[in-house]
Formats: sequence, C-alpha cells, structure tokens
Amino acid sequence: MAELLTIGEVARRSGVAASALRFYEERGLLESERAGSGHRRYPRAVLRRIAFIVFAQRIGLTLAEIATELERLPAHRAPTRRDWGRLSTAWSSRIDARIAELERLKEGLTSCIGCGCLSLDRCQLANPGDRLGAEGPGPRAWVGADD
Amino acid sequence: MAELLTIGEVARRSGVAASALRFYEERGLLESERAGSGHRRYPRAVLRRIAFIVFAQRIGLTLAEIATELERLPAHRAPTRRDWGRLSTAWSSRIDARIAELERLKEGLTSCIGCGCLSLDRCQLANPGDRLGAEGPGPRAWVGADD
DNA sequence: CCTTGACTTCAAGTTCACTTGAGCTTGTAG
DNA sequence: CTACAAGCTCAAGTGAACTTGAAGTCAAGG
Repeated sequence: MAELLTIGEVARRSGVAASALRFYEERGLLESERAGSGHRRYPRAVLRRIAFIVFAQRIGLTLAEIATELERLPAHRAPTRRDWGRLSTAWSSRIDARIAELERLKEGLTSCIGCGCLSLDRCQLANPGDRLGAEGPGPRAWVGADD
Repeated sequence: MAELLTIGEVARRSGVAASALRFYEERGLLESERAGSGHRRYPRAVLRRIAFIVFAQRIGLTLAEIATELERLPAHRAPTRRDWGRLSTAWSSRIDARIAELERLKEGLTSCIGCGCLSLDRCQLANPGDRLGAEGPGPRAWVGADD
C-alpha cells in the first residue's frame, strides 16, 4: 500500500466525493501535496482529518466553524488528549443543547399540541425567544446549529 | 381587535417576516383572502398554522415535507385529536432517531475520539453507513433529517 | 392635496455545501 | 501507441429558505 494516497483513493476510503475534497481544500479544511504531475497526494493522516470534519458536520457545525477548530489543532502532529478535551467540552454542550430542544419539542408534540393549545400567543414551544429576530439574509442557520 | 389580520400584524404576532409569509403562500403552506385592495387578510387561525410550520421546521422537516403534512390536515377546521395522533407518532420517532444519533456522537466525542481512535477504517461513528452513497446535488440533507 | 407607511408583484440576490460541465493533461493497461 | 480512466482548473449550476430591490398601489393623517 502506497505511502501517499490519490484523491480517488481518499474519496473511496472516506466516502466523501473527490469534488468535496477539493472544495474542502479551497476552504482551508484540508491540505495536499502535489505530485510532479500536479495531482494531489494525501498522507494517510488525512483520513483522520476527514473523519473529524464529517463528525463535526453531523453534530451541526458549519464548514467555517470546522475550519476554525482545525486551525487551532496542530497541523501535522496528532492532536493531544488536551486538544480533544477542549473540543469535547464545547461540542458536548452543543449536543446537549440540541438534545434538550428536541426533547422539549417532543414533549410539546404530545402535550401542548396534542391538547390543541398550540398557539403563538399562549405557547412558547414553537418560538423559543431568539427566533423572533431576523438573522440576516440567506437560509436560516441550521435548526439548532447555533444554539 | 379585528376579525382579519393584515400581513404586518401576522408577522409581528408570529415572529415570521412578512416576506417569509408570502413565500410560504407561494409554496402552498399558507392561504390568504384578499381585501378589495388586493392586500392579504388572514383569519386568526393562521397563527396556529404558522406555529405548526415553525415547530415542524425546528424538528427538522423541510418546507416541502411540511406542505405535505398540512395538505393531509383539514384545511379550515381545527385538526382533531386523531389528526394530531398520527403526526405525533411520526414526528416523535423522527425526534428519537435524531436524539439517538446525537447521543451516539456525544459518546464518540469522549470515548472514541478522546482515546484517539477516530479513524474511518476502524470507527463507524463518523460514517454511519448510509453516508457512503452520494444523494444527488445540492447541500447534503440535513444532518439526521432523513434518518 | 400631499406625504408617509403598509401593502402589492416580480425578478434577482444570498448562504451553505457542494456538484456539474467544459476543456485540458496525466497515468496506465493492452 | 493508442485508448481511456483519472486528475487538473475554473466557471457556473443546484436546492433550500428566504431576503432585497424596483416599481407601483392604497389608506390615513395633517
């Protein structure tokens, strides 16, 4: 097995499309060396980095946020336990917040909505405070992504 | 207080921008009567319908899905307990699935990632099976939205 | 009568996370 | 040596959910 991987191999192994890998590079989430031909060559460690990205995405972070986190991590060393510790704390509370919201919504589904009281006047379930202000153009931040 | 509300009043009361309300109407999620002037007039029941939409969005449904649900509900009557029951079951399991994923991710955050084993080869956390296939163009479906 | 604010439509712009296509080069298998 | 797969760049398209802007109408106050 070769020391360096081509973009196609990385795509197959990670399940992330080659076009997406190039896109991530453009956005500063990944780096690559180049073969003489100009073709990308990835060290095997890139797979861990990609796993990190996919993981973070499923938690609900945007690529911009993930890029910021990645910048704080050591670029070429494996991250230490301390590095993970900081991340872990921040992400955990993010996950907790989203879970809490989902549980609140679920509760509303059976009680508040079930009894027919769903109403913007009387019920805060559908409108948890912060939603009342517009947050600029474009699609709204991902459901629960910025809690 | 008037029997019928203007779009401005509905926007204020619901926290949803007037432009969004027009957009929802275009997409078939809302209806409105028109005053002689051509201005929209909403019966007060629209607030409940909007609450429903916002609620469903926070659960993670797309507007298209919400439109489908709304079509199955009685257009002008208040929905019955039976109507809610069906919805409640479907949405609850959706919420449960997403919560389960978040808990799995959180677990991975402290154990699998914490110990440094995050790897696409050895660890399924970041890549829960279905993610390996592309799902067409556009941004990926919402994290966990179609589980 | 005039202004101001709320409303109308319709087209075009915005963000996010990519994908697709055009046009060209590189690497490998027969 | 010739296919043809795989890679490259760069520009433009996609879908979701809206917002913004232009250009015009309507209703109420002074």
